[in-house]
Amino acid sequence: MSKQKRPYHHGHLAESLLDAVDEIANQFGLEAVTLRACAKRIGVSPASAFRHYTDKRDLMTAFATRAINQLADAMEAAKTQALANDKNAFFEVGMAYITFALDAPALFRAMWREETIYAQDERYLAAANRLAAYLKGGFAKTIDDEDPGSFSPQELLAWSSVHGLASLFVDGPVAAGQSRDEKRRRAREMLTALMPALMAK
Amino acid sequence: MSKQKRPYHHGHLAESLLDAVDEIANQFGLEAVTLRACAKRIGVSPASAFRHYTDKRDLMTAFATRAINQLADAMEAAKTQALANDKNAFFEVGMAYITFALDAPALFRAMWREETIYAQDERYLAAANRLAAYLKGGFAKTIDDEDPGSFSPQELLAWSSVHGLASLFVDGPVAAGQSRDEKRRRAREMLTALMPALMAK
DNA sequence: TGACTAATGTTAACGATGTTCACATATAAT
DNA sequence: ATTATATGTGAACATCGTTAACATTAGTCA
Repeated sequence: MSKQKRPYHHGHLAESLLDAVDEIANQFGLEAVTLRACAKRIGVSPASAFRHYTDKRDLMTAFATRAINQLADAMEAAKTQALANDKNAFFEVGMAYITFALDAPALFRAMWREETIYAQDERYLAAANRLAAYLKGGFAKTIDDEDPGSFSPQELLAWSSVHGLASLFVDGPVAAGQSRDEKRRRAREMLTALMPALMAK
Repeated sequence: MSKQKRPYHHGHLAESLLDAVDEIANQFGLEAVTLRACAKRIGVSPASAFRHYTDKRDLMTAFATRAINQLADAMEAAKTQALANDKNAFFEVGMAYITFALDAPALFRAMWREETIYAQDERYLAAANRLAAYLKGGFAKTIDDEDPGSFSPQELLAWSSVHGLASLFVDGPVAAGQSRDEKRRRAREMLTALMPALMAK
């Protein structure tokens, strides 16, 4: 029988806590994420979290950072595949963004909860910048980018529409009762409608 | 001196609680909104809220509903004024949307927090529909709307970009350090960049 | 190896929060 | 006037984030 006596020290608590946040958020929603629930899931005492994170907010910041990097990974993969298959890179990157939000709404919410994270955290900002870079890189072939440091109006438009639709799907009343595929279809339509604005001189 | 003995019954508790949420959210952020803090501000016991709202979530739903209606009012005013001055109605309605988010970020957040409100509430949905209608009405002169019941790809694009930029301003890393006027300038630029997509057949 | 130090985890407690229940008081209806 | 209903109160509960004192292990260096 499993007499499995756990060692006093967990070993990877910091990362395991992030996994616990991920699982609880995905299963029961962001509001259900509680330090005590995370600790219990790992089989560790509630107070142990404070050896690795100063705050719950600090933990949520690390979680948001990880989520943004996961989204950025998905976008990077979409871009690579699009370029390999000679498809519109921005289109595919945008779809990856929206699809991520549809498949992991709690993670998507956690990324942008300014009041519950330390939004000026270095690693968080770095992740956000990386995401922004992929977004811009996604349509580097579609619109000409003469200002790589900041966002042109067209780039801001591109990010805003993609982010806005994802937000409206996740937290808004848009396409509320409809299936994932139906929502993705609407997203493709919206992106198609956006193209003329990105092509314009 | 003010011996002001308060009557046992408050009289307008339900609405006063909404005002308290508004004030606390505006001053200290959405996360600071607490039933006890609201009750204290009104000078009433914490338990009294439950005579008017079944839940904190129910209160926040009513608050979100009121906030959406306030935003819709601002949009309606913008549209009316735009039509009177022969300006682009959609442009002005979109700016009203974004400006509202900039001036009352906590209210804007409260509107779209699906996990902390009852998003299927009748009055909430009615307010959201009203807002959507003004958004569509805003550019009724810009794009031709052959399907008034649901959103066309262009209408969805319009809402998404406006909502997305507002969200990125409020909860995202976009234009973080910049002034309100600067942000509104960027918003105007983005809306201008969007126009070709709305004009397209 | 063995002893000291730092890192990591635990237990027990604290104040604050949402919520409930029995009770108090005012308003409305008969 | 009496009664029923609506509205507000006070005390309590479980749960939450957080802290402080203590326990256990890992790392460092004689």
